Amino acid sequence: MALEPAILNAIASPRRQEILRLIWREEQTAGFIHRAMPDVTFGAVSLQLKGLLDAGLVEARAENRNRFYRAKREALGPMAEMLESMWDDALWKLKLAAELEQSRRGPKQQRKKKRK
Amino acid sequence: MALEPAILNAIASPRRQEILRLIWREEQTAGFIHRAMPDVTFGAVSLQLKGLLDAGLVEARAENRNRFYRAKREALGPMAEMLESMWDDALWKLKLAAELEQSRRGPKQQRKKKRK
DNA sequence: CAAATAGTTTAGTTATAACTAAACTATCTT
DNA sequence: AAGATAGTTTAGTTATAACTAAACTATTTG
Repeated sequence: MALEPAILNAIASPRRQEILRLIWREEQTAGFIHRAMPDVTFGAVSLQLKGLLDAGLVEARAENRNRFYRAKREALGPMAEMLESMWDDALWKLKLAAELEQSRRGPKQQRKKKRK
Repeated sequence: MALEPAILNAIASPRRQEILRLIWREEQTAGFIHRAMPDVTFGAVSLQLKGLLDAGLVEARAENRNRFYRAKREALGPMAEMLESMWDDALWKLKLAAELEQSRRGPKQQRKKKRK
């Protein structure tokens, strides 16, 4: 189980990271994944999914017209933990940013009045 | 110690991986690194070193006209082990290839005589 | 079976990363 | 100080990755 360079490359892309995050703990359809990233076309998402599939990082299952994808966490070895910690950290950053935003509005520290 | 996405990106590049490998356990000069990759210019190497430096993955030290670089293994967290295992695996592959090559020449297993 | 839905694939475009050539900085040698 | 050595930086080029638009496959629904 050799941890190919291809894997590193595959998870270095923010787009593919986002996809992996979406299908990390539960399978999702290609359409769901696409709707979660409205800034790109369905085709673009499909191509990235194919990339992840080729790298062996996701599994696909067809059901009716849908294709369900899910992350193969076990294939990522130590990378799995790393990605999770990255996502956790992103959350933390977001929260921090929100708090900063809050304190900017609220009266926590009086701002010097603008003098004309 | 947040394991930024930038780190992933930095070590996904084969060129930068090769550089890290060269300065993994001992510092080396920029020139040494360049001579080890004769297919690119010194400038290209210097730019990659700068990239690694900006990502915080290497340290630099100036001495006279030389600049010594070394990998900051501790900054890579779990990635460090991963890279090492990748390199080990590459070695293993190389050795295997060499053995195969050897057995193709040597008399390990008698080849059927070519009949004219 | 025609139209709709879900997705993939292809061919061409655009954005990004890597690289080159050459100018540049700094240190050392003569 | 002139030349050589070690390296960096800049501006422009080239290679690669990501994306789009549109054609395509397959399944479902009326």
